[in-house]
Amino acid sequence: MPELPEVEPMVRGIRPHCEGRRILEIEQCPCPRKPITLSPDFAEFRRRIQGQQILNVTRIAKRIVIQLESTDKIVIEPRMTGLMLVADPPTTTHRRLMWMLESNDTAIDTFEFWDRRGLGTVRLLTVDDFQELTDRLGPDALQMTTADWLAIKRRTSRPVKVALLDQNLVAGIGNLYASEILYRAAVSPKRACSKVTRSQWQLIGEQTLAVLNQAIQYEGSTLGDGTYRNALNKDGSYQNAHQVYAKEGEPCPRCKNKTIQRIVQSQRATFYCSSCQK
DNA sequence: CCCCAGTCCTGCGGGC
DNA sequence: TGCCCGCAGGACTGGG
Repeated sequence: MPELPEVEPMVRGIRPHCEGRRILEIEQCPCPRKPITLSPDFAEFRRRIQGQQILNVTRIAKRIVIQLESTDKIVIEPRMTGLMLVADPPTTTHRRLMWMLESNDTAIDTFEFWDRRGLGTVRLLTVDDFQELTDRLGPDALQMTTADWLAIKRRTSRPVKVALLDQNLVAGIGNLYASEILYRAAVSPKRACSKVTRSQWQLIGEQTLAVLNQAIQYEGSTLGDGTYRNALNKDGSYQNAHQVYAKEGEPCPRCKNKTIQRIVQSQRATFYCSSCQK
């Protein structure tokens, strides 16, 4: 489930093979059923990227951004099961798009977008389209200031866990890391944002940085289903550091008073300790 | 404006 | 052993 800590290693993994190089060709791979969302359509997409030099590869929230010299940007959203790979994919049947680059002695000549479930999207955005996207997103989770967190407190009274998933408020956190961050900040996921105290927001801010940065260092979380892998098709290892996610029934590692509970908020699973998260 | 339920999609695992 | 169904959660949409 690529969230910010999974997308960042994807970016770092393909970057050295892409930056400064020219796109020779792109191929749409035959898909199991429905192709992924691609816009504009393949013919125009191909026409507008072919021959373009890649200036840089960056991340915005949970998306990969490939900057072309034309000023267009390829924006890739892996969503649930999408991967950016420079190595052989887990299966060839779920290949979606392959880019061919001009040859170079030190780097790999192709990279691909692989997506088992096909919920991912690949879009070519103009400067204006991209601006529209950034306007819609809240500040990046790694760039949040105290003022940004307190703005959430003022803006909504939804449960804090639900708010952490709202990309308009803070961009990059998904379901897994929301539970982990609130556990480490010792804040109840059910607490209304308006009732989260200033010092609790401070802790949420600190733990957001701590959890996401450490998860990036560990190259993200690969769960039992093996969904996420880095650009070399290797598992991440932050799952070994999870405190609560998918640990229902296990004793709380901090207070040991209660076991980790699983509840559903806004149709998403939340894991927490009802004893030490206030 | 704010918020929630429903939607897309595939592979896996539990229950029978 | 095989089948069915529910579940996993990214982001968006429609409607209350």
